[in-house]
Amino acid sequence: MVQNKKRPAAKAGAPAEPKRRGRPRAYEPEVALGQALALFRRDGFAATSLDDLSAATGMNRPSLYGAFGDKRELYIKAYQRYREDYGATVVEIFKADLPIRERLRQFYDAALDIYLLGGEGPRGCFTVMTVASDAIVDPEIRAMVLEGFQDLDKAFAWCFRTAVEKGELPKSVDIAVLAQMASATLYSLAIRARAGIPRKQLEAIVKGAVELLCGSKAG
Amino acid sequence: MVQNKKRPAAKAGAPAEPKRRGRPRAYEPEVALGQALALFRRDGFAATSLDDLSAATGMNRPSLYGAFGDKRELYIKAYQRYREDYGATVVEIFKADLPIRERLRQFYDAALDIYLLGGEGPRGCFTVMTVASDAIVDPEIRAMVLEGFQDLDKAFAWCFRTAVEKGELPKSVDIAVLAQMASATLYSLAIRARAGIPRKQLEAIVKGAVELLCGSKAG
DNA sequence: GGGATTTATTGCGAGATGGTACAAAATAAG
DNA sequence: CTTATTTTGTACCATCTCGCAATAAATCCC
Repeated sequence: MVQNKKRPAAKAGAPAEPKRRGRPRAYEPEVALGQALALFRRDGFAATSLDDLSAATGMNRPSLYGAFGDKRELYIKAYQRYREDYGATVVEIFKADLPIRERLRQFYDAALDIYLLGGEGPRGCFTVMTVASDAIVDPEIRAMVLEGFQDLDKAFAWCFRTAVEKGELPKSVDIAVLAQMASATLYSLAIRARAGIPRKQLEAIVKGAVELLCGSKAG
Repeated sequence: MVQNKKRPAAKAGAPAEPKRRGRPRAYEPEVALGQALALFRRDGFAATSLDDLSAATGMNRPSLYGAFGDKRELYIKAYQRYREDYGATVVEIFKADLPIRERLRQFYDAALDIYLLGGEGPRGCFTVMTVASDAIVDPEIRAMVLEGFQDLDKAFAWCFRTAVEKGELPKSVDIAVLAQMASATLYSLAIRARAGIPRKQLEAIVKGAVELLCGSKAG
Protein backbone atom coordinates (compact mmCIF):
# COMPACT_ATOMS: atom_id res chain seq x y z
CA MET A 1 0.00 0.00 0.00
CA VAL A 2 3.00 2.31 0.09
CA GLN A 3 3.83 4.69 -2.67
CA ASN A 4 6.35 3.62 -5.24
CA LYS A 5 8.92 6.29 -4.75
CA LYS A 6 9.95 7.25 -8.24
CA ARG A 7 11.78 10.45 -7.72
CA PRO A 8 13.28 11.08 -11.18
CA ALA A 9 10.89 13.68 -12.57
CA ALA A 10 7.18 13.25 -12.89
CA LYS A 11 5.63 13.31 -16.32
CA ALA A 12 7.27 14.98 -19.26
CA GLY A 13 4.17 17.05 -19.89
CA ALA A 14 3.97 18.21 -16.29
CA PRO A 15 4.73 21.84 -15.42
CA ALA A 16 8.32 20.88 -14.60
CA GLU A 17 8.46 22.17 -11.04
CA PRO A 18 10.94 25.04 -10.63
CA LYS A 19 13.01 23.19 -8.08
CA ARG A 20 11.80 23.24 -4.53
CA ARG A 21 13.95 24.57 -1.78
CA GLY A 22 14.28 22.22 1.16
CA ARG A 23 14.25 18.50 1.65
CA PRO A 24 12.45 16.79 -1.19
CA ARG A 25 9.16 15.10 -0.56
CA ALA A 26 9.16 11.36 -0.24
CA TYR A 27 5.69 11.18 -1.70
CA GLU A 28 3.73 12.62 -4.57
CA PRO A 29 0.71 14.45 -3.26
CA GLU A 30 -1.51 13.39 -6.13
CA VAL A 31 -0.73 9.74 -5.65
CA ALA A 32 -1.29 10.02 -1.92
CA LEU A 33 -4.59 11.75 -2.46
CA GLY A 34 -5.69 8.94 -4.72
CA GLN A 35 -4.82 6.38 -2.08
CA ALA A 36 -6.67 8.36 0.56
CA LEU A 37 -9.67 8.54 -1.73
CA ALA A 38 -9.62 4.77 -2.19
CA LEU A 39 -9.68 4.32 1.56
CA PHE A 40 -12.47 6.82 2.13
CA ARG A 41 -14.48 5.17 -0.57
CA ARG A 42 -14.14 1.84 1.13
CA ASP A 43 -14.82 2.78 4.73
CA GLY A 44 -16.37 6.23 4.77
CA PHE A 45 -15.29 9.24 6.76
CA ALA A 46 -15.82 8.14 10.34
CA ALA A 47 -14.46 4.63 9.99
CA THR A 48 -11.25 5.75 8.33
CA SER A 49 -8.56 6.69 10.82
CA LEU A 50 -5.55 8.84 10.25
CA ASP A 51 -3.42 5.80 10.94
CA ASP A 52 -5.17 3.95 8.14
CA LEU A 53 -4.59 6.88 5.85
CA SER A 54 -1.00 7.13 6.95
CA ALA A 55 -0.41 3.47 6.22
CA ALA A 56 -2.16 3.61 2.87
CA THR A 57 -0.35 6.66 1.60
CA GLY A 58 3.03 5.82 3.07
CA MET A 59 3.08 9.27 4.67
CA ASN A 60 3.26 9.59 8.41
CA ARG A 61 0.62 11.59 10.13
CA PRO A 62 2.44 14.92 10.41
CA SER A 63 3.26 14.84 6.72
CA LEU A 64 -0.35 14.08 5.94
CA TYR A 65 -1.39 16.94 8.08
CA GLY A 66 1.09 19.30 6.51
CA ALA A 67 0.12 18.37 2.99
CA PHE A 68 -3.66 18.21 3.24
CA GLY A 69 -4.71 19.63 6.59
CA ASP A 70 -6.86 17.71 9.02
CA LYS A 71 -9.02 14.73 8.28
CA ARG A 72 -11.98 16.77 7.18
CA GLU A 73 -9.94 18.81 4.72
CA LEU A 74 -8.39 15.67 3.37
CA TYR A 75 -11.83 14.21 2.85
CA ILE A 76 -12.95 17.27 0.99
CA LYS A 77 -9.88 17.23 -1.21
CA ALA A 78 -10.39 13.54 -1.87
CA TYR A 79 -13.97 14.19 -2.85
CA GLN A 80 -12.94 16.95 -5.23
CA ARG A 81 -10.40 14.61 -6.70
CA TYR A 82 -13.13 12.02 -7.20
CA ARG A 83 -15.27 14.50 -9.03
CA GLU A 84 -12.43 15.70 -11.22
CA ASP A 85 -11.31 12.22 -12.13
CA TYR A 86 -14.66 10.91 -13.14
CA GLY A 87 -16.01 14.16 -14.45
CA ALA A 88 -13.41 13.91 -17.17
CA THR A 89 -14.72 10.53 -18.27
CA VAL A 90 -18.22 11.89 -18.41
CA VAL A 91 -17.29 14.93 -20.44
CA GLU A 92 -15.67 12.71 -23.01
CA ILE A 93 -18.84 10.72 -23.49
CA PHE A 94 -20.82 13.92 -23.80
CA LYS A 95 -18.48 15.38 -26.37
CA ALA A 96 -18.90 12.45 -28.70
CA ASP A 97 -21.77 12.77 -31.12
CA LEU A 98 -23.81 9.72 -30.20
CA PRO A 99 -27.45 8.72 -30.39
CA ILE A 100 -29.15 9.17 -27.05
CA ARG A 101 -29.48 5.49 -26.28
CA GLU A 102 -25.86 4.82 -27.01
CA ARG A 103 -24.79 7.84 -25.03
CA LEU A 104 -26.73 6.74 -22.00
CA ARG A 105 -25.45 3.23 -22.27
CA GLN A 106 -21.87 4.41 -22.41
CA PHE A 107 -22.45 6.78 -19.55
CA TYR A 108 -23.90 4.10 -17.30
CA ASP A 109 -21.23 1.67 -18.35
CA ALA A 110 -18.53 4.11 -17.33
CA ALA A 111 -20.32 4.66 -14.05
CA LEU A 112 -20.34 0.93 -13.41
CA ASP A 113 -16.60 0.86 -13.97
CA ILE A 114 -16.24 3.44 -11.25
CA TYR A 115 -18.69 1.85 -8.88
CA LEU A 116 -17.34 -1.66 -9.22
CA LEU A 117 -13.68 -0.69 -9.41
CA GLY A 118 -10.87 -3.15 -9.93
CA GLY A 119 -10.23 -6.10 -7.72
CA GLU A 120 -10.90 -5.47 -4.10
CA GLY A 121 -14.65 -5.08 -4.09
CA PRO A 122 -17.41 -2.74 -5.20
CA ARG A 123 -17.25 0.79 -3.86
CA GLY A 124 -20.37 2.54 -5.13
CA CYS A 125 -20.61 6.26 -5.59
CA PHE A 126 -18.62 8.48 -3.30
CA THR A 127 -21.21 11.22 -3.48
CA VAL A 128 -23.91 8.86 -2.29
CA MET A 129 -21.64 7.59 0.47
CA THR A 130 -20.99 11.10 1.62
CA VAL A 131 -24.65 11.96 1.73
CA ALA A 132 -25.41 8.82 3.65
CA SER A 133 -22.72 9.48 6.24
CA ASP A 134 -22.49 11.89 9.13
CA ALA A 135 -20.39 14.13 6.92
CA ILE A 136 -23.62 15.49 5.49
CA VAL A 137 -24.13 17.68 8.54
CA ASP A 138 -21.14 19.72 7.41
CA PRO A 139 -22.49 22.66 5.40
CA GLU A 140 -19.51 22.88 3.07
CA ILE A 141 -19.67 19.19 2.26
CA ARG A 142 -23.40 19.30 1.81
CA ALA A 143 -23.02 22.16 -0.62
CA MET A 144 -20.53 20.14 -2.64
CA VAL A 145 -22.74 17.11 -3.00
CA LEU A 146 -25.76 19.24 -3.81
CA GLU A 147 -23.74 20.79 -6.58
CA GLY A 148 -22.93 17.28 -7.75
CA PHE A 149 -26.60 16.43 -7.94
CA GLN A 150 -27.39 19.54 -9.90
CA ASP A 151 -24.54 18.95 -12.32
CA LEU A 152 -25.77 15.46 -12.97
CA ASP A 153 -29.35 16.54 -13.52
CA LYS A 154 -28.18 19.26 -15.87
CA ALA A 155 -25.99 16.87 -17.82
CA PHE A 156 -28.83 14.44 -18.31
CA ALA A 157 -31.18 17.26 -19.21
CA TRP A 158 -28.74 18.37 -21.84
CA CYS A 159 -28.63 14.83 -23.19
CA PHE A 160 -32.36 14.59 -23.58
CA ARG A 161 -32.72 18.12 -24.90
CA THR A 162 -30.26 17.50 -27.72
CA ALA A 163 -31.95 14.19 -28.41
CA VAL A 164 -35.24 15.99 -28.85
CA GLU A 165 -33.58 18.58 -31.05
CA LYS A 166 -32.11 15.85 -33.21
CA GLY A 167 -35.51 14.24 -33.50
CA GLU A 168 -34.55 11.12 -31.63
CA LEU A 169 -37.25 11.71 -29.05
CA PRO A 170 -40.69 13.25 -29.53
CA LYS A 171 -41.11 16.87 -28.56
CA SER A 172 -43.76 15.83 -26.07
CA VAL A 173 -41.34 14.32 -23.55
CA ASP A 174 -40.74 16.07 -20.26
CA ILE A 175 -37.02 16.66 -20.22
CA ALA A 176 -36.79 17.46 -16.52
CA VAL A 177 -38.60 14.26 -15.58
CA LEU A 178 -36.42 12.16 -17.85
CA ALA A 179 -33.31 13.74 -16.39
CA GLN A 180 -34.43 13.10 -12.84
CA MET A 181 -35.21 9.51 -13.61
CA ALA A 182 -31.88 9.05 -15.34
CA SER A 183 -30.20 10.38 -12.20
CA ALA A 184 -32.30 8.08 -10.06
CA THR A 185 -31.16 5.17 -12.19
CA LEU A 186 -27.57 6.12 -11.55
CA TYR A 187 -28.10 6.26 -7.80
CA SER A 188 -29.80 2.93 -7.92
CA LEU A 189 -26.83 1.45 -9.74
CA ALA A 190 -24.45 2.96 -7.22
CA ILE A 191 -26.30 1.55 -4.26
CA ARG A 192 -26.89 -1.86 -5.71
CA ALA A 193 -23.32 -2.09 -6.90
CA ARG A 194 -22.01 -1.40 -3.43
CA ALA A 195 -24.42 -3.92 -1.98
CA GLY A 196 -22.68 -6.54 -4.06
CA ILE A 197 -25.08 -7.12 -6.93
CA PRO A 198 -23.10 -8.50 -9.88
CA ARG A 199 -22.42 -6.47 -12.97
CA LYS A 200 -24.62 -8.60 -15.21
CA GLN A 201 -27.69 -7.66 -13.21
CA LEU A 202 -26.70 -4.03 -13.11
CA GLU A 203 -26.33 -4.01 -16.87
CA ALA A 204 -29.79 -5.46 -17.15
CA ILE A 205 -31.06 -2.55 -15.10
CA VAL A 206 -29.30 -0.15 -17.44
CA LYS A 207 -30.91 -1.81 -20.41
CA GLY A 208 -34.37 -1.57 -18.93
CA ALA A 209 -33.86 2.01 -17.86
CA VAL A 210 -32.69 3.12 -21.26
CA GLU A 211 -35.69 1.45 -22.84
CA LEU A 212 -38.06 3.17 -20.49
CA LEU A 213 -36.42 6.57 -20.79
CA CYS A 214 -36.06 6.60 -24.54
CA GLY A 215 -39.02 4.52 -25.56
CA SER A 216 -38.49 0.93 -26.54
CA LYS A 217 -38.64 1.46 -30.30
CA ALA A 218 -35.07 1.53 -31.57
CA GLY A 219 -32.01 -0.33 -30.29
CA MET B 1 -33.10 12.27 25.49
CA VAL B 2 -33.72 10.01 28.47
CA GLN B 3 -36.53 7.57 28.66
CA ASN B 4 -39.62 8.63 30.53
CA LYS B 5 -39.72 6.02 33.19
CA LYS B 6 -43.32 5.00 33.39
CA ARG B 7 -43.25 1.82 35.38
CA PRO B 8 -46.96 1.15 36.04
CA ALA B 9 -47.66 -1.56 33.47
CA ALA B 10 -47.01 -1.20 29.80
CA LYS B 11 -49.94 -1.33 27.43
CA ALA B 12 -53.19 -3.02 28.31
CA GLY B 13 -53.03 -5.15 25.19
CA ALA B 14 -49.48 -6.26 25.87
CA PRO B 15 -48.74 -9.86 26.89
CA ALA B 16 -48.81 -8.87 30.57
CA GLU B 17 -45.39 -10.11 31.57
CA PRO B 18 -45.54 -12.95 34.12
CA LYS B 19 -43.60 -11.03 36.73
CA ARG B 20 -39.86 -11.00 36.35
CA ARG B 21 -37.66 -12.25 39.12
CA GLY B 22 -34.91 -9.78 40.00
CA ARG B 23 -34.52 -6.05 40.02
CA PRO B 24 -36.90 -4.41 37.59
CA ARG B 25 -35.55 -2.72 34.48
CA ALA B 26 -35.33 1.01 34.50
CA TYR B 27 -35.93 1.13 30.75
CA GLU B 28 -38.23 -0.38 28.20
CA PRO B 29 -36.21 -2.23 25.61
CA GLU B 30 -38.44 -1.23 22.71
CA VAL B 31 -38.22 2.44 23.54
CA ALA B 32 -34.48 2.21 23.93
CA LEU B 33 -34.16 0.46 20.62
CA GLY B 34 -36.13 3.20 18.94
CA GLN B 35 -33.84 5.82 20.40
CA ALA B 36 -30.77 3.88 19.30
CA LEU B 37 -32.25 3.65 15.83
CA ALA B 38 -32.76 7.37 15.71
CA LEU B 39 -29.13 7.90 16.57
CA PHE B 40 -27.82 5.39 14.05
CA ARG B 41 -29.98 6.97 11.39
CA ARG B 42 -28.47 10.35 12.11
CA ASP B 43 -24.79 9.46 12.34
CA GLY B 44 -24.31 6.00 10.92
CA PHE B 45 -22.61 3.04 12.52
CA ALA B 46 -19.05 4.22 12.88
CA ALA B 47 -19.79 7.74 14.05
CA THR B 48 -22.19 6.62 16.76
CA SER B 49 -20.41 5.82 20.00
CA LEU B 50 -21.63 3.66 22.82
CA ASP B 51 -21.56 6.75 25.00
CA ASP B 52 -23.90 8.48 22.58
CA LEU B 53 -26.19 5.49 22.61
CA SER B 54 -26.02 5.30 26.36
CA ALA B 55 -26.97 8.94 26.71
CA ALA B 56 -29.77 8.70 24.17
CA THR B 57 -31.36 5.62 25.65
CA GLY B 58 -30.80 6.51 29.28
CA MET B 59 -29.22 3.11 29.79
CA ASN B 60 -25.64 2.85 30.93
CA ARG B 61 -23.26 0.87 28.82
CA PRO B 62 -23.39 -2.43 30.71
CA SER B 63 -27.18 -2.41 30.54
CA LEU B 64 -27.03 -1.69 26.84
CA TYR B 65 -24.66 -4.54 26.40
CA GLY B 66 -26.76 -6.88 28.45
CA ALA B 67 -29.94 -6.02 26.62
CA PHE B 68 -28.76 -5.90 23.01
CA GLY B 69 -25.23 -7.27 22.86
CA ASP B 70 -22.37 -5.33 21.37
CA LYS B 71 -22.62 -2.37 19.05
CA ARG B 72 -22.89 -4.46 15.92
CA GLU B 73 -25.74 -6.52 17.32
CA LEU B 74 -27.50 -3.38 18.45
CA TYR B 75 -27.16 -1.95 14.96
CA ILE B 76 -28.63 -5.08 13.45
CA LYS B 77 -31.54 -5.05 15.88
CA ALA B 78 -32.11 -1.37 15.17
CA TYR B 79 -32.15 -2.08 11.46
CA GLN B 80 -34.66 -4.87 11.90
CA ARG B 81 -36.78 -2.54 13.95
CA TYR B 82 -36.62 0.02 11.15
CA ARG B 83 -37.82 -2.51 8.64
CA GLU B 84 -40.62 -3.73 10.88
CA ASP B 85 -41.84 -0.25 11.68
CA TYR B 86 -42.01 0.99 8.17
CA GLY B 87 -42.89 -2.29 6.58
CA ALA B 88 -46.19 -2.04 8.42
CA THR B 89 -46.96 1.31 6.81
CA VAL B 90 -46.23 -0.12 3.41
CA VAL B 91 -48.38 -3.17 3.87
CA GLU B 92 -51.29 -0.97 4.74
CA ILE B 93 -50.99 0.97 1.52
CA PHE B 94 -50.76 -2.25 -0.40
CA LYS B 95 -53.83 -3.71 1.23
CA ALA B 96 -56.03 -0.82 0.18
CA ASP B 97 -57.64 -1.22 -3.21
CA LEU B 98 -56.26 1.82 -5.01
CA PRO B 99 -55.55 2.77 -8.58
CA ILE B 100 -51.89 2.36 -9.39
CA ARG B 101 -51.09 6.06 -9.57
CA GLU B 102 -52.71 6.74 -6.26
CA ARG B 103 -51.03 3.77 -4.69
CA LEU B 104 -47.62 4.89 -5.83
CA ARG B 105 -48.23 8.43 -4.69
CA GLN B 106 -49.27 7.28 -1.24
CA PHE B 107 -46.32 4.96 -1.06
CA TYR B 108 -43.82 7.64 -1.93
CA ASP B 109 -45.52 10.08 0.34
CA ALA B 110 -45.20 7.69 3.26
CA ALA B 111 -41.55 7.19 2.35
CA LEU B 112 -40.98 10.92 2.44
CA ASP B 113 -42.46 11.02 5.91
CA ILE B 114 -39.89 8.49 6.99
CA TYR B 115 -36.98 10.11 5.19
CA LEU B 116 -37.71 13.62 6.35
CA LEU B 117 -38.81 12.71 9.86
CA GLY B 118 -40.06 15.21 12.38
CA GLY B 119 -38.12 18.20 13.54
CA GLU B 120 -34.44 17.61 13.81
CA GLY B 121 -33.50 17.16 10.18
CA PRO B 122 -33.82 14.77 7.25
CA ARG B 123 -32.52 11.26 7.81
CA GLY B 124 -32.93 9.47 4.50
CA CYS B 125 -33.28 5.73 4.22
CA PHE B 126 -31.51 3.57 6.74
CA THR B 127 -30.99 0.79 4.24
CA VAL B 128 -29.21 3.14 1.88
CA MET B 129 -27.13 4.50 4.75
CA THR B 130 -26.12 1.01 5.73
CA VAL B 131 -25.09 0.10 2.23
CA ALA B 132 -23.08 3.28 1.94
CA SER B 133 -21.25 2.69 5.20
CA ASP B 134 -18.47 0.35 6.18
CA ALA B 135 -21.09 -1.92 7.70
CA ILE B 136 -21.66 -3.32 4.24
CA VAL B 137 -18.55 -5.48 4.54
CA ASP B 138 -20.36 -7.50 7.17
CA PRO B 139 -21.92 -10.48 5.39
CA GLU B 140 -24.91 -10.71 7.71
CA ILE B 141 -25.71 -7.03 7.29
CA ARG B 142 -25.21 -7.21 3.56
CA ALA B 143 -27.62 -10.10 3.38
CA MET B 144 -30.23 -8.10 5.26
CA VAL B 145 -30.07 -5.10 2.98
CA LEU B 146 -30.07 -7.28 -0.11
CA GLU B 147 -33.24 -8.85 1.18
CA GLY B 148 -34.62 -5.34 1.60
CA PHE B 149 -33.90 -4.53 -2.01
CA GLN B 150 -35.58 -7.69 -3.20
CA ASP B 151 -38.63 -7.12 -1.05
CA LEU B 152 -39.00 -3.65 -2.47
CA ASP B 153 -38.62 -4.79 -6.06
CA LYS B 154 -41.16 -7.54 -5.46
CA ALA B 155 -43.62 -5.16 -3.87
CA PHE B 156 -43.42 -2.76 -6.78
CA ALA B 157 -43.66 -5.63 -9.25
CA TRP B 158 -46.84 -6.76 -7.53
CA CYS B 159 -48.20 -3.23 -7.82
CA PHE B 160 -47.64 -3.05 -11.54
CA ARG B 161 -48.80 -6.61 -12.14
CA THR B 162 -52.13 -6.01 -10.49
CA ALA B 163 -52.43 -2.72 -12.34
CA VAL B 164 -52.00 -4.59 -15.62
CA GLU B 165 -54.51 -7.19 -14.55
CA LYS B 166 -57.00 -4.48 -13.68
CA GLY B 167 -56.46 -2.92 -17.09
CA GLU B 168 -54.91 0.26 -15.74
CA LEU B 169 -51.75 -0.33 -17.68
CA PRO B 170 -51.30 -1.92 -21.10
CA LYS B 171 -50.23 -5.53 -21.22
CA SER B 172 -47.17 -4.49 -23.16
CA VAL B 173 -45.35 -2.92 -20.22
CA ASP B 174 -42.29 -4.61 -18.78
CA ILE B 175 -43.18 -5.14 -15.15
CA ALA B 176 -39.64 -5.88 -14.01
CA VAL B 177 -38.34 -2.69 -15.55
CA LEU B 178 -41.09 -0.59 -14.07
CA ALA B 179 -40.44 -2.10 -10.65
CA GLN B 180 -36.74 -1.41 -10.85
CA MET B 181 -37.34 2.16 -11.88
CA ALA B 182 -39.84 2.62 -9.10
CA SER B 183 -37.21 1.37 -6.66
CA ALA B 184 -34.65 3.68 -8.18
CA THR B 185 -37.02 6.57 -7.67
CA LEU B 186 -37.29 5.67 -4.03
CA TYR B 187 -33.53 5.59 -3.59
CA SER B 188 -33.26 8.90 -5.32
CA LEU B 189 -35.77 10.37 -2.92
CA ALA B 190 -33.92 8.94 0.04
CA ILE B 191 -30.61 10.39 -1.04
CA ARG B 192 -31.91 13.76 -2.02
CA ALA B 193 -33.96 14.02 1.13
CA ARG B 194 -30.92 13.42 3.27
CA ALA B 195 -28.95 15.91 1.26
CA GLY B 196 -31.43 18.53 2.37
CA ILE B 197 -33.63 19.02 -0.67
CA PRO B 198 -36.99 20.38 0.49
CA ARG B 199 -40.13 18.30 0.40
CA LYS B 200 -41.78 20.35 -2.33
CA GLN B 201 -39.06 19.43 -4.77
CA LEU B 202 -39.16 15.81 -3.73
CA GLU B 203 -42.88 15.72 -4.31
CA ALA B 204 -42.32 17.12 -7.76
CA ILE B 205 -39.97 14.22 -8.42
CA VAL B 206 -42.65 11.82 -7.27
CA LYS B 207 -45.15 13.40 -9.60
CA GLY B 208 -42.83 13.15 -12.57
CA ALA B 209 -41.87 9.58 -11.75
CA VAL B 210 -45.46 8.44 -11.46
CA GLU B 211 -46.24 10.04 -14.79
CA LEU B 212 -43.36 8.34 -16.46
CA LEU B 213 -44.01 4.96 -14.89
CA CYS B 214 -47.75 4.86 -15.47
CA GLY B 215 -48.01 6.91 -18.63
CA SER B 216 -49.16 10.48 -18.41
CA LYS B 217 -52.74 9.87 -19.49
CA ALA B 218 -54.85 9.88 -16.34
CA GLY B 219 -54.34 11.86 -13.13
C1' DG C 1 31.59 24.29 3.43
C1' DG C 2 27.89 27.06 6.11
C1' DG C 3 23.39 28.56 6.70
C1' DA C 4 18.52 28.56 5.23
C1' DT C 5 14.63 26.00 4.11
C1' DT C 6 11.67 22.39 3.61
C1' DT C 7 10.43 17.84 4.81
C1' DA C 8 10.59 13.34 7.58
C1' DT C 9 10.43 10.94 11.89
C1' DT C 10 9.72 10.06 16.54
C1' DG C 11 6.98 10.28 20.09
C1' DC C 12 3.92 12.48 23.19
C1' DG C 13 -0.60 13.75 25.35
C1' DA C 14 -5.28 14.50 26.28
C1' DG C 15 -9.23 12.40 25.35
C1' DA C 16 -12.46 9.09 23.22
C1' DT C 17 -13.71 4.27 22.34
C1' DG C 18 -15.57 -0.50 22.91
C1' DG C 19 -15.98 -3.61 26.26
C1' DT C 20 -16.01 -5.66 31.04
C1' DA C 21 -15.52 -6.70 36.32
C1' DC C 22 -17.54 -6.07 40.45
C1' DA C 23 -20.17 -4.49 44.07
C1' DA C 24 -24.57 -2.30 45.34
C1' DA C 25 -29.54 -2.16 44.73
C1' DA C 26 -34.15 -3.83 43.97
C1' DT C 27 -37.34 -7.22 43.55
C1' DA C 28 -39.70 -12.27 43.98
C1' DA C 29 -39.72 -16.65 46.17
C1' DG C 30 -39.25 -19.44 50.28
C1' DC D 1 -36.13 -12.18 57.33
C1' DT D 2 -33.25 -14.71 54.20
C1' DT D 3 -31.89 -16.13 49.81
C1' DA D 4 -31.88 -16.28 44.84
C1' DT D 5 -32.15 -13.52 40.86
C1' DT D 6 -31.80 -9.77 37.92
C1' DT D 7 -30.42 -5.10 36.88
C1' DT D 8 -27.89 -0.90 37.93
C1' DG D 9 -23.95 2.06 38.64
C1' DT D 10 -19.13 2.89 39.21
C1' DA D 11 -14.90 2.17 37.87
C1' DC D 12 -11.58 0.33 35.08
C1' DC D 13 -8.73 -1.45 31.07
C1' DA D 14 -6.45 -1.73 26.79
C1' DT D 15 -6.67 0.32 22.69
C1' DC D 16 -7.31 3.71 19.38
C1' DT D 17 -7.93 8.67 17.98
C1' DC D 18 -6.48 13.20 16.35
C1' DG D 19 -3.41 16.56 16.50
C1' DC D 20 1.06 18.64 17.52
C1' DA D 21 5.79 19.68 19.35
C1' DA D 22 10.47 18.70 18.95
C1' DT D 23 14.10 16.83 16.61
C1' DA D 24 16.57 14.79 12.70
C1' DA D 25 17.39 14.61 7.75
C1' DA D 26 17.91 16.18 3.04
C1' DT D 27 18.26 19.54 -0.21
C1' DC D 28 19.21 24.54 -2.22
C1' DC D 29 21.56 29.11 -2.08
C1' DC D 30 25.57 31.62 -1.08
